[in-house]
Amino acid sequence: MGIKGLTKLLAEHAPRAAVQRRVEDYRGRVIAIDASLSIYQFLFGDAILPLRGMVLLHACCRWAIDCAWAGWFTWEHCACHDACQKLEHMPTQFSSGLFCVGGSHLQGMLNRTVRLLEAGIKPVFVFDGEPPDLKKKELAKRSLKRDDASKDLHSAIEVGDEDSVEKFSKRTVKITKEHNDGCKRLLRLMGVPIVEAPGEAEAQCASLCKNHKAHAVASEDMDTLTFGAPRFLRHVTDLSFKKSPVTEFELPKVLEELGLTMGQFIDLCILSGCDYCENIKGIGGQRALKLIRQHGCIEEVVQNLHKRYTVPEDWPYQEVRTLFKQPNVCTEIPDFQWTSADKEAVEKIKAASDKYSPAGRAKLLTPVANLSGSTEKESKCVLGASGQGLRSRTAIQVCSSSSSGFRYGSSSSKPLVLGRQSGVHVKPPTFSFI
DNA sequence: ACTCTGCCTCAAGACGGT
DNA sequence: TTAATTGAGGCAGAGT
DNA sequence: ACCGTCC
Repeated sequence: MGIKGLTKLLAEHAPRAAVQRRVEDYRGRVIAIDASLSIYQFLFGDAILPLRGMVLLHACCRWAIDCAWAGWFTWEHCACHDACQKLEHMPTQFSSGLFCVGGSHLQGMLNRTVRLLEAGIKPVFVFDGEPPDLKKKELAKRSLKRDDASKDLHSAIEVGDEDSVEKFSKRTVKITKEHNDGCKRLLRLMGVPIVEAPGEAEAQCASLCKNHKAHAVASEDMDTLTFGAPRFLRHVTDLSFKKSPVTEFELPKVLEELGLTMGQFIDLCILSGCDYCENIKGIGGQRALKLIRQHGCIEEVVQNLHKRYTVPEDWPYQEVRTLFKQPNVCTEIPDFQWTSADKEAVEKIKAASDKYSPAGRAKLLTPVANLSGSTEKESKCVLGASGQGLRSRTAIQVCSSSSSGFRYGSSSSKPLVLGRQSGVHVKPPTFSFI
């Protein structure tokens, strides 16, 4: 849940800390992105849907076939696989008039990454490691909630209530190892560096930014700031012109406007309510800010707390504080490299697409490397064999590191600079349905 | 009256048409 | 040894 | 701004 109500609190009490910017302002910048969060977002495209005409059914099948063909996806990896098993005719059409859609995490990741690269941004995707113990309690609770939704889903399927099926199936979505591995493989093929965080991806992103490995962190999750990311971007995903521009938060400005030190800001976040521990009933963002401003730290706040409020028993706020101040992150990060997309993979994808759409796909996955500031480098992408994802849970692994797999040689294609060059508007290529 | 918290529900892509 | 979201907006009800 | 399609 990030930090409860922090968006609102900042909007009210630190309005000048947020600046609206255009996407072009980040041309050539390294931006760290929480991959798990992105995948989650995309996965909501996976669902069990009422059959609404053969066209859509066709499209979904084709997408899945393409992915399967590239070795990235099987029906077992569909987000709603559990529910699908209750239905008879996997994978396409079901007797009840429902069908299952899968693979949107790959579609989404490809699409978004390409658009980031087109905008001249150098993305680094950061994957979650093991969550801290303090968070596990909270996660268990959420798991229960999802079980409830799962029950509702099954009963909706039996009854045949199609609208409910669609609704509930979206609520039972969860990320699996296969989703993560598929995305990692895709990113490697695209020549985009990835980082496996030892702990929370948000914390690792913040660390990259602090250590000048990244210019900013792009996320929707406000606790990126609590982890100390100096520069934090929201709405980076909405790259189209019409939608809301990028909102940039600078941590020093936030602190200045709130009139707090970083330590006090962390205490404010803990009091407001975070993922790692309970908060004091009756205290939300507004009161928390007043109290911290008045007393300076949680210890003093608790000392002078009105009788009406009760502090939770065994309240581990000090541990949480440490978690935010010294999170489990890796600081030994090699320099990132953005390389050309894997030539052979691009050919495969093209070929798969051409089967269905001979024209108009030629530009697909134009080599994406060599944005400003980076020199031409050999492609070191590794296409791992199925099931041979990154092993280590604690070590950071970046881009070219890998276990065994098919290693492709250097890409001979000249890297292209993408995006609008010299003011000429280039129509972006079509990337949907690879 | 006004403010604030707490609990609920929902939606979550992208693009091109009107 | 497997999975682990989130924020926003509406509304009720308690507190000031 | 909403709605339908993923050609």
